[in-house]
Amino acid sequence: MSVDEDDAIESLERLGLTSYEGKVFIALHKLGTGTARDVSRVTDVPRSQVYSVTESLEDRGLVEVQQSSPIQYRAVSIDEARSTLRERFEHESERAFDYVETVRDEFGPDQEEEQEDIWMVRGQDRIADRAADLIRRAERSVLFAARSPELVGEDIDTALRERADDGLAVVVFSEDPAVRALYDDHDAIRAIEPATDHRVNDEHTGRALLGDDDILLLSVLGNDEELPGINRETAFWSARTGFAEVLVQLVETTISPGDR
Amino acid sequence: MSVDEDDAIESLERLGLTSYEGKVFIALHKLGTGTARDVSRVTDVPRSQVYSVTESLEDRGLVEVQQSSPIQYRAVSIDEARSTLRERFEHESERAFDYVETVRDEFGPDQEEEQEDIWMVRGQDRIADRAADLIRRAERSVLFAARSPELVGEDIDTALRERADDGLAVVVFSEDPAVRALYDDHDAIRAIEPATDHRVNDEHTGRALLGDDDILLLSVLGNDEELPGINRETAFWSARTGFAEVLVQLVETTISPGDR
DNA sequence: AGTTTGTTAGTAGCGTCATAACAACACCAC
DNA sequence: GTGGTGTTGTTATGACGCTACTAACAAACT
Repeated sequence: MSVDEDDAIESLERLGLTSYEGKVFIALHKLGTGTARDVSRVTDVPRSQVYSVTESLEDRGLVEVQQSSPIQYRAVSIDEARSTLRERFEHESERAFDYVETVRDEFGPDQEEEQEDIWMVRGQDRIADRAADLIRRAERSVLFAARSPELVGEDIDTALRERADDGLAVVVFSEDPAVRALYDDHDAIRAIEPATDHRVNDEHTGRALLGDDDILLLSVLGNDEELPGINRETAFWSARTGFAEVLVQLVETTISPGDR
Repeated sequence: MSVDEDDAIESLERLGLTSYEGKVFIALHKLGTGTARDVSRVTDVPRSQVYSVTESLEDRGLVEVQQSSPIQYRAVSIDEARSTLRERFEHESERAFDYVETVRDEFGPDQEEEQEDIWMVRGQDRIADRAADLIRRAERSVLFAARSPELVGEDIDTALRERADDGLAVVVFSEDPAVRALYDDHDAIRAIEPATDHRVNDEHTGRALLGDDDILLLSVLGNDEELPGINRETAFWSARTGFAEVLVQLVETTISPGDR
């Protein structure tokens, strides 16, 4: 069994199947149709277990059965399987989150109520999501700094362009000409190189976001040497708080966006 | 804990969370932000377990942490949570099904190769999906019979209309005027009432589908009396096989679509 | 007669649930 | 500043349920 097959089985497990169910499903796609014995021959699933495993897959609409002697099984098409699992996923999502919305509305604090808090976020994708969200919440101005184009990403890029189109003052700040070049085509986004005497000599700095005068996110990159190729990024953020106001002022004096 | 909350927790479990994780996630939406103690007070999750449970939720991007004393937690927004879980779902789907496509192409039988087989399908939705798929595979004619509008459904309805628009001969056959009325607005779909002497006096008959002269699906409804309100439907189908040819001829002589 | 099929039973291992213990810390009254 | 009390965060442990895996066997098939 190849590494790819192990990965596929692991993914099917995360989609709600057991290991045996995943193996049987894949085997039936290899076979087209097959008996329990056929399936156990191309997997390490014991023949005696194939019967109940395929019944379970049939219950979930992933396998069809021919009551012949011996019983023949076939997996539904890949598109049908994707669709079936997606429908189940959407159904469970709706059931769960509709309820969560209900309790949030009933018990949760007011939407406008923002606490004097600083929050941690970990992981590059989540930080990008949070940054894009904060960019969208800004009302007057956005300043975004990143040390490389990878740290801009599509979500942030889209959010910056939308806010610029909405009339906000948007500035992108980077030492890297490739980052600045991303915005050559956009009249309303200023892409600025920091003055040399204002650079923070810290290779772990990731991204910085300032919105209005009281929205802020700052991230740092993990130590690449511990896990080469894995740059665990951690950020903190705060919005509409006294902390954010103070920190925005502090950061602004440090990175000083191109007033020269 | 209400039945709704139990359902929501069960759904979150099906989305990959443990029971404790679901309870904590919901609790944090009730609270807005909270400590381990706050969470254990509004759930039955023991306080000592909240720390590792929230760490696990944070790893999955569903909770954010404020390293204060005591530690404060907040759940990400409902939209973020939906999105995060959906992205994970799509990622796992892609990883699994890309591999399945690979092995199907490499090992699976030729697409054109159809075996002399009859297959079982259970459940109303799956039968509807299969019927719609078979309708789409027909090339010259489609005949569809159902005893009530509920047994037509949106997927089948759409498929019938598309095939009629594609130029196939499409006939809908039903004793129920409400079913026939569905197609009053469509010039190319003939909706016909069976002759009285040709009716099958069988209250368990569900749906019948004939495509060309070698595609067939027949379903029966379960016994409503055993589980009131639950009409477990079972169908068999066959396509491009000798079985299908024979069965199509047999059914056609039985239901005889209005040649008189 | 030998092999295969389908069903059932049983055990081991693992992950989750739930309880318990405890050192360290925070808070408060004096 | 100190002592008492409560809280916090961590760690350990056992019970339980589910899945993986093996084994046995009657019936059916070849």
